[in-house]
Amino acid sequence: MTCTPTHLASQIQEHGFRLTRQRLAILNILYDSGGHLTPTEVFQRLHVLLPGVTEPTVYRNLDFLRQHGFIHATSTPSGRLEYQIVTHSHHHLTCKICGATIEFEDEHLQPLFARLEEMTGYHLSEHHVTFMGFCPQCKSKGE
Amino acid sequence: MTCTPTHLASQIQEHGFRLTRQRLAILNILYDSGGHLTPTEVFQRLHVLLPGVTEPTVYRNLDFLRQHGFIHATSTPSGRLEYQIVTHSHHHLTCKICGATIEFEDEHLQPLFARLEEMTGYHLSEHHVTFMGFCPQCKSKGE
DNA sequence: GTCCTTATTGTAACTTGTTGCAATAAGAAA
DNA sequence: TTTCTTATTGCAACAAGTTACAATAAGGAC
Repeated sequence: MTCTPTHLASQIQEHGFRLTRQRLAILNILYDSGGHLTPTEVFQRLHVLLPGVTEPTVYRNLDFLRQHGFIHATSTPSGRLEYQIVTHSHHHLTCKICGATIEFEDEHLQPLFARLEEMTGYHLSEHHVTFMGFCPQCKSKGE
Repeated sequence: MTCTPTHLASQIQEHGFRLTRQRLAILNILYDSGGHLTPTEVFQRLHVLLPGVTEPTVYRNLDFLRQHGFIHATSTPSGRLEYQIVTHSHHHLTCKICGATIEFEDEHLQPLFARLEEMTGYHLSEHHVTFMGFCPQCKSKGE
């Protein structure tokens, strides 16, 4: 999957969607951040670039970009969504006691995907995955 | 994991937490529904049983019960959370075109859990998993 | 039963996210 | 370029979810 805003912009147009200033700015913001952003964070940065832009536009575009696979959404432990440019995807595992979070690559889920596709006949295109537990340090203390 | 409201109520007290009317009513509502409920749905039903109850109490209790493992939360494709009594857990795989949803048992994720625990040293206690893709019928049509 | 501690609740104000609809502007066609 | 179509936007009102803090009530001690 390609990941520069320019390339994504071309793809959006090739798919017959319109490339608006708002949409392009959101792609640039996500790309420049280099990580996860909440809709509110995107809105705050977008508001600097394009002062007239409103929240619904941010939410609608994030959802649009996600639905069509141009960006990824990951769900936080509290159930909120964070968005990022699709580069190489990763997931989080958070300690419920000390909050220590480690990341693991998407590719570790590949065997699971293959198995699910085989079982169900579906072709998988999106997934939201969050894990929580106890890190080695806190594990001994129990809950 | 046990799953009747009465048993869960005992567990809550054994852990040193207080068993309030609100908390017990929420457990009963989730149990009676037999499936997933959104916080709003819980609130609407709770409002009938205990007219004075407010939204923050619902959200706080659902989060409390989830954090301590008395109930499960599953994240919907749109990023919202739905709650259910812990019986045997399952997950969803939804077609992005026709919306057809199939369920698969939690146990299919067990090999993944084992692997993650081995890799990371963490003990896993919670996970939120949602998959989307294209069902066999829609798959041929492409996206 | 009464008293005490404090976890839990309700209230009010707030933030975040959504929806309907008219106005706008992107992209195609002439 | 100008015109046309309609996807996308901004606006306004609303729905969902959160937070701070004082009031309440659960559960233990007596």
